[in-house]
Amino acid sequence: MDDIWQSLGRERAASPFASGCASRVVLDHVTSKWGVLVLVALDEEPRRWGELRRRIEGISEKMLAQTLRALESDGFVLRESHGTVPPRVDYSLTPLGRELAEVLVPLVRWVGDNVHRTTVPLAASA
Amino acid sequence: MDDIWQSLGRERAASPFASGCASRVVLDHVTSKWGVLVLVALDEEPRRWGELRRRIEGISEKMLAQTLRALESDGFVLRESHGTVPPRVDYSLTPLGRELAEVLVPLVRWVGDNVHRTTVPLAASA
DNA sequence: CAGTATCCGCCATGATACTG
DNA sequence: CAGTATCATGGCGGATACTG
Repeated sequence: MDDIWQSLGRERAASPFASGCASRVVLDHVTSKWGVLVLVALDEEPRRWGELRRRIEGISEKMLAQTLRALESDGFVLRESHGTVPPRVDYSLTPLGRELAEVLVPLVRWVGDNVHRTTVPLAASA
Repeated sequence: MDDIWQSLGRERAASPFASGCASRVVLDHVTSKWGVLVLVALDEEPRRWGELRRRIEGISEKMLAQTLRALESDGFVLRESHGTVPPRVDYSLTPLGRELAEVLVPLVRWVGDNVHRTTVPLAASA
């Protein structure tokens, strides 16, 4: 086998190429349409629900809630609800989430910096 | 505004937080369920159609074709068809694709290495 | 303010069959 | 071998209304 995910003494590493692997689930959450943006937005700074909604243009309430719950369940996002009225809820990255952001942000940044070099039709309009 | 994608002299950078931005399109291709795996598989080494299909467990022919066409159209993947019979087609990363892989592979690798630290139910079975 | 509940369309995805 | 064509489905995702 030539699976670099198994070789080189990385026995603990899970291979996303295997169909049943849990890393695919996490990868799907992390790289989901909105997951990426939520993680990056929270890496910029902790934010409240409404702030997130405004920061991430076009996200619906449903998808924001759904994405936040998935990322919280994975252990990447921390949800802090102050029991006040009116309600106030703060979202931030956990230490694990911050580690993830260290490798995710460079990707998002690279794409942002290099769209104009791709041959996506829309990219020309930059 | 506190948009790090606009500040710090990065005027050419596109912000994926803006709903109409082309970087979202590219980001969606790159972070799509199968897009990630295809790019990483091709970063390991150039591969033929059938090799890709076998490397990426669970991908259907339709999705492989569709994903490859999207990534080729973006300029990340090079398709080389030798006009032989039976047909032989090689896929590889373009220079741009290789640059992308430099930031994408660390992400995939991190997830693979750290699934066991997440709280995904399935992850415990590792 | 910070969500949940509900309805619904549509398209992404997958299975199958077929072809040069 | 390397695809394309076709069809069926389910769930992703959006819009709207409602609540503590």
